[in-house]
Amino acid sequence: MFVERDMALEEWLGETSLFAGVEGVHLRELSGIAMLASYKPRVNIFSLGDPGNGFYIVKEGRVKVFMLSPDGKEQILHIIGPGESFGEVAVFAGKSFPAHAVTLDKSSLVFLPRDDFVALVSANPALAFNLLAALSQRLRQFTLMIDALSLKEVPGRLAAHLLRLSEKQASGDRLLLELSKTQLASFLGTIPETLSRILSKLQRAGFITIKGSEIIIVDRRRLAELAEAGKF
Amino acid sequence: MFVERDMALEEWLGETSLFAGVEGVHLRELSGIAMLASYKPRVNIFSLGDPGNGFYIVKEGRVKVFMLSPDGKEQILHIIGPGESFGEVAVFAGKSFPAHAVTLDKSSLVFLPRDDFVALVSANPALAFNLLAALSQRLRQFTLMIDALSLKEVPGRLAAHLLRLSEKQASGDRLLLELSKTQLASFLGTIPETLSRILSKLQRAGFITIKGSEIIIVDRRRLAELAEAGKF
DNA sequence: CGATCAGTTGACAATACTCAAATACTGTGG
DNA sequence: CCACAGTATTTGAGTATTGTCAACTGATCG
Repeated sequence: MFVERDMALEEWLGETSLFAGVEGVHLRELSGIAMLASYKPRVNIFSLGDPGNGFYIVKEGRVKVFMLSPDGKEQILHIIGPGESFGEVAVFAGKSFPAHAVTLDKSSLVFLPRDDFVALVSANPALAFNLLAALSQRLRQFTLMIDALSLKEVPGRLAAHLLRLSEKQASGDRLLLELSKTQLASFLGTIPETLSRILSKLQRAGFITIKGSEIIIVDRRRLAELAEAGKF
Repeated sequence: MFVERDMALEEWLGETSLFAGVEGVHLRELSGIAMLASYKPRVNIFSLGDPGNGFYIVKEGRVKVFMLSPDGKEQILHIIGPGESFGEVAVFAGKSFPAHAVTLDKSSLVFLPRDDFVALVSANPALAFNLLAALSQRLRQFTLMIDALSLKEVPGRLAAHLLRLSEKQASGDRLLLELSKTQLASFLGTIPETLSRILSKLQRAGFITIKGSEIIIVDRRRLAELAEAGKF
């Protein structure tokens, strides 16, 4: 977890969704308070209840944010990729972290300490607006996620997820599950056995073709119907 | 839907969670752009996809915010009570409303038009901080909600809900379901039949006593265990 | 090359949903 | 204030989906 300071950081921050459109001066200030650190895969960043002394932006790698039920089962809330941030909630709500976070890959993360950051934002309404928009966006995603989770049946949730992935990756009908199937099961709020069965069922029914971690959408229209109706 | 202007509004806004701690001058400005309107019960406020030209604060009554699945089943996202706001996400994300909203009771709502409001906030970073904290708080609640929904079994979700209600109402072991049982079922992501059966099961098992819409918690410890473990 | 872990498959149990029908409530018009 | 219509709630019977437990395969990594 080696900490360094980096000149190119300034420029990179400006490409981040949180700080897109922020003026150069303020980017410089931001990079002045930022701390860059490297992490190995599967390393804990923070746990539920830890004091929120600042928040993070992913520079490289991926971070998993999740809740843990008492019997150890996890529900994944987000997978955070490069340019995305996590942990801001604790900073603004003035409370502790509401979830757990660990790296999935070898990663480098930018840390922004709470007090310094709050001081910066107080002086810059434009910065505040970026943040408001980003939080609103996230809230909107959660709305969709709650909606998806209440599609009670797993096939519907899976279909919706595959379509979102396909759109995001924009590589035609070919897509990559970006998680292990076990992790994906957790993300969809189910277990690996069930996911496995449903994937093969969708393949048998001619919706998709499975090649390991790569999926080919064969019948997009029926997949979309499934995602809409929520049941098979 | 009669619109009026109100002097006491200014003072009331300051007691709102969104604007707590805001200085008098700014409260005056806020009340200057605010529009107060009355609604009958079960009236539509906005629907998913409507343009977000502003947002609302509940002055009296309650508003239900929900998603609708294609076959007409609803998943309640929030019940908004006096002093709470809804619809801000559309304002800051610069997009349309991500859900539906209807009044549950006879209600009066304060409407804050987007453009005027954005202008005010731009001039006042302090105002922005209140908003950031409020949105963060909401995000935190959604985190908990997603966690609760993924406690797949209904008894666990119900137990957790009863305990939250009891805490919120702070009237010892006696609590009021603040929704019809049908609405509560939807909020918990299930159907009335299932809720009914589980309520009587909890009563038979000596966890609670049911008197119509009033519940008495008989064995708080076991109820808490149920909420923790998520299964009966 | 053995150990560990992800993924798959089968048998079974449990939970929750659907459909149907009976009963209790609510509000309204007369 | 009462009767009626329209809801809400409850209960029953059957079905479906998903979770649990267990065993097996295959890949990966020391």
